[in-house]
Amino acid sequence: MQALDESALTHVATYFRALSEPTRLRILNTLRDGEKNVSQITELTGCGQANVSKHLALLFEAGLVTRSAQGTAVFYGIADAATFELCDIVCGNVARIVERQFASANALKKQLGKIGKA
Amino acid sequence: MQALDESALTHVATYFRALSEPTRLRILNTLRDGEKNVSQITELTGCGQANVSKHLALLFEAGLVTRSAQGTAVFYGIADAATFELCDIVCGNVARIVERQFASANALKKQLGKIGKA
DNA sequence: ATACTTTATAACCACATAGTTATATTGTCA
DNA sequence: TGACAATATAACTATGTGGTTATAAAGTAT
Repeated sequence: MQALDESALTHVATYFRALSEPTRLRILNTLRDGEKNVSQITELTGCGQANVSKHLALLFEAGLVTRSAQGTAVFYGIADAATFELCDIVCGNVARIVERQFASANALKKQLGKIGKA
Repeated sequence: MQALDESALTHVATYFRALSEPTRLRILNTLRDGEKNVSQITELTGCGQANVSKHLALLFEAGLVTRSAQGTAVFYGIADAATFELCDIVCGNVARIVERQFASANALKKQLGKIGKA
């Protein structure tokens, strides 16, 4: 992110946006072990078919998944292995954040406890 | 992202969401070379002060920035160096995606050219 | 051709959110 | 204390979007 011009900035934001929905993360998760068609993804996620199609269209637009038709079925797959590498880093970051927030919540609790006794 | 339970999933989504706005990326970018207060960030980004405060509040909630008051000023800083590591990876991914989309756009153009001649 | 399957899309609703304006809050200094 | 500076927040508007339902489009099989 060194000296990002406006165009690159919106591209990066769009990329992050694609990953900012639980449902889309669930969908991507189902593709970890290979391509799947819409029916399979719908089945695995438990979401509505129309909803899944919309999310897949967005992920495809953002360049995160590949698309290939076979008969009436359409198979989607992870476009870039780096996607999961990214998610793993985020998991690490999130873990640290949650830990930090947990610690400060405890500190606050301790403070409130003192006040309560005073 | 291996076997993410629902709670972790929403946390990860929230983290990505925080990075999914160009304005917030601009704000984070101004913090690359150290902490800054709201006035400085407002000045550097050219955004309205209220808007900057709102975005900073969101980034703080998400655990991406630190906050420390000094007098009436409030200084914000990057909470985790991994944030930029992440952005750099995304920049790489985005570059590949744009390149791929550029290539397929060219291929399409070529096809259309052929049809045009036919 | 007809019925069926699979996927995409349009229409809609409810809700979230980016940005602005005005104002409240808090600390500093004369 | 009173004026001033820095930040946060409430109110509001406009826009985007997640989810659903219904339907269109395209391929397959009888």
